[in-house]
Amino acid sequence: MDKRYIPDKVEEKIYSLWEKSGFFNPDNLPKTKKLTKLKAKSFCIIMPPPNANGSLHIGHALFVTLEDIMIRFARMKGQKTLWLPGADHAGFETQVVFDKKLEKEGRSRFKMDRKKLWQEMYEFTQENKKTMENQLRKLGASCDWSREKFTLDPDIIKEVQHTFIKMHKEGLIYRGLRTVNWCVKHQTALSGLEVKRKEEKGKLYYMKYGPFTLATARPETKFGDTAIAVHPNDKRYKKYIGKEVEVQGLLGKFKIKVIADKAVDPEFGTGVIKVTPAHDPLDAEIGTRHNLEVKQVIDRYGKLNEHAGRYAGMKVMEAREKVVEDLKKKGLLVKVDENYTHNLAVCFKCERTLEPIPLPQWYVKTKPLAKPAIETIEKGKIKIIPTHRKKVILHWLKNIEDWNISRQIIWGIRIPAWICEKTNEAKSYKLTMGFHESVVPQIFKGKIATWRIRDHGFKKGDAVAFENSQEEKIFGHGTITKVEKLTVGTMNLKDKTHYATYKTRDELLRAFKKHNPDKNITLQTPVFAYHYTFKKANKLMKLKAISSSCPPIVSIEKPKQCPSCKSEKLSQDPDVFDTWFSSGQWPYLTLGFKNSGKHDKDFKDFYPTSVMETASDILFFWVARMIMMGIYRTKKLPFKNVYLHGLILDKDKQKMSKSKGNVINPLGVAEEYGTDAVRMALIAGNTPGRNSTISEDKIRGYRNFATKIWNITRFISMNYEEIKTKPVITPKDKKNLKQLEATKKKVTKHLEKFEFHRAAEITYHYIWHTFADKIIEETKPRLQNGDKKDKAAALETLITILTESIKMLHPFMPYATEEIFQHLQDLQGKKKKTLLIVEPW
RNA sequence: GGGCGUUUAGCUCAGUGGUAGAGCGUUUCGUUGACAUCGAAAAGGUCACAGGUUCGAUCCCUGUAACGCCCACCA
Repeated sequence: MDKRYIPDKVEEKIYSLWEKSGFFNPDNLPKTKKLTKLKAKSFCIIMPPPNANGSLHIGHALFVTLEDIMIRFARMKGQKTLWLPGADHAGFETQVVFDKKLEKEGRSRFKMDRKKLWQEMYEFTQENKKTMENQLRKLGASCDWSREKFTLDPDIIKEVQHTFIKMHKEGLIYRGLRTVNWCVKHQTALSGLEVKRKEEKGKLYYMKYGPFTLATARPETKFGDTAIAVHPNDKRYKKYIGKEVEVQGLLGKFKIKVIADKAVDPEFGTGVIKVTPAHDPLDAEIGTRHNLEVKQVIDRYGKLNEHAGRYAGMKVMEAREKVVEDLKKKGLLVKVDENYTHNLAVCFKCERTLEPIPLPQWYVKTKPLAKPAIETIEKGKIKIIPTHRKKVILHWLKNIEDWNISRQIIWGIRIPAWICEKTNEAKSYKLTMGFHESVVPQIFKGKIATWRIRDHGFKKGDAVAFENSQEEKIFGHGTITKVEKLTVGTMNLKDKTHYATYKTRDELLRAFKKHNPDKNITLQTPVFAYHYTFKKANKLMKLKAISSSCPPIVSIEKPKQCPSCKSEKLSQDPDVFDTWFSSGQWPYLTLGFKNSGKHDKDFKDFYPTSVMETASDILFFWVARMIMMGIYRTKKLPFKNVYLHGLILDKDKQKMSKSKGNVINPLGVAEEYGTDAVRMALIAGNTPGRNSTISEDKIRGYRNFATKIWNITRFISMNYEEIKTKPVITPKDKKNLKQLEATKKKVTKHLEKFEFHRAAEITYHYIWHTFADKIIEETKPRLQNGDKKDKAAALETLITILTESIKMLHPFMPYATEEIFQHLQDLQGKKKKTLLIVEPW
């Protein structure tokens, strides 16, 4: 034996020994008699799948260690034990990582072909996944690789989509046009959980607004105001409630309604707010309550649109400055509060200000899903460790809001919904051209141009909808092919495009006058001739109906036609699911739950799973959703226990981050000090759910411990000889063995109660300060001077204690203990086994 | 604005209704025939503060303070 324990020589060899044994796979585990006595016959942990967009960090090392301890403990006890590994495609997170990569290469996803981008990202994640798997192996993870899952495996995708369809059928999914949290950089909407708050010093502008003065932080959104709101009990403004007031704005005078809403705080500002339902979450709510018009003035690139008049095209901040400047010029700006701090909603990834804009998105109605989850947690059917988190999760569930699951990225599971293209066409007709009903038949007959006194602003190539002005129905659509500017006097009456209507110029003049009574029409009046192509609509549609569009069709397969308008032109919704919509279903999907009802055997054997061990910061993102969706789909809880671990901080209690340069790479330190040492350093002194610190000093300390048990073994080996005589066990031996039993009991108790730090510390302390420092020291004289029988007794006691000690320690320090166990078996000439399934425990 | 957590040795943190614990660090001594990545020992704490319950409180209760975290629509 070497003088020291050298992890490098051992780890790879041992891991492959375990893998070859096949015992990571529960199907290969021996059926023990003990099993029948156990309360729970099986034990299962679904690994929180690491994101396949990088390599493992110290947090991963912590969860691997915690879960591996539980798994090894259960397996040694004789339970049918499964630890199912996986990887997460991590939708938006990976998209952000990949966007950065593209940026470095001078590329952008917005200029790439969807399929090609997807393929590249797929390869990127597969590469990362491979690296991560090897890293998990290095950390000693005794998981069943044969059952490994990826969130983009075809069967997973299918089942995720089935869940969406089922929820849709049952009214739990709806498509809503709402003000969403939009990230201008990433060009996607985010859910409420992905919104970060950042305190910012801004300005609060007080401006004249009709008879009021009101305060706003966003004057540039004023073009989207569709009401003024005050508190219903505010005496100052009571007389205005329900009335329309005239306001002098930057783009002229306009009239606006005053409403009363309790959301308005009379104490803040002047107690009056302008309501911009399109661009503020609170205003959107008020808008819904009062059925206000939603007027979008900011587009998805963060620029003002045509509703902003001369400010159109400006970016938000630019427009704000300009608007304030103009308000000042017009004397509409009362004052500016420069010391105004507020919590700005920013993108949790890029920290840029989020732009609330109205967009149609898919939502999950969460209240009906949360209800049974709340009941279950309240009844204590799920044990949450640490317990105080129970309150936190309950509070969140009780105040849950509907969940936007649409993401405008390509990396993820495509939403199985189809959009009627005809709808799209109609929608893209921002332009409509009205025709008197008497003219409509001529168009059907082939009339290919129209004369207009008014400049409609159409340009060549514009798509237009053709509307019957009297019926207000769209009867067709087409494209502008030519625009001519003429005058009434220069119009060619013989032009066949117009022949059927007017025979003389007088008749023409009269007709123009009739249709435009307020205008003074002469022969010199300009006339616009719009030439177009025409296609008849399949069905007459109200313009309103068109703009509200055919409802999307929810289906995995592409439907033959749109059930609303029978159009066969359908395209798939380009959006993908929020990653958590799929990972929220992870426990039952990985175990082979099937929509068809023909679940895999694993589902019967291992669901509900035993423990969900994960980071406490994804309690809402993941744990709460797994509980809701698990109950919804399987009618059972996805797991019986939730164990939440905290963050790993550096020795100065700082969060580890690449920019601070204080990151401890778990694989790096494992390389240097051995995996076992890193594992112990992560576990000892780490109470459930609390942040803990790690330093190289600490790891070094446990490396020393590995050396210690190694040298205990070496000492015993050096003194070993085959025991031939019947040993005479002394009372001291008996006492020592009793103490060992007591220690084992304590350790077991702590492991069962998820108190891993206690179990680890007790084991550590027993081995070093009781076994090595006391028992071995006391035994030394007996080994050297004692008679044969006494020596045999001493030796046997030592071997027993060592064997039991390494069993106890195995879940924590699997490599060194296994290596020692193998060595001990060699020494005693025993048949080789592995500690993985050694009994009893 | 709500909620939660923490406060124990120089540092990092355990822990318990009955005289305070570990690791690291410090000091002294020992050991080179298991291990110097070692052993033996020592110093070091009004258990944040103020009340209360109790025979007894670091622990249970109430309040205060500091620090940290989470949630929340104050324009």
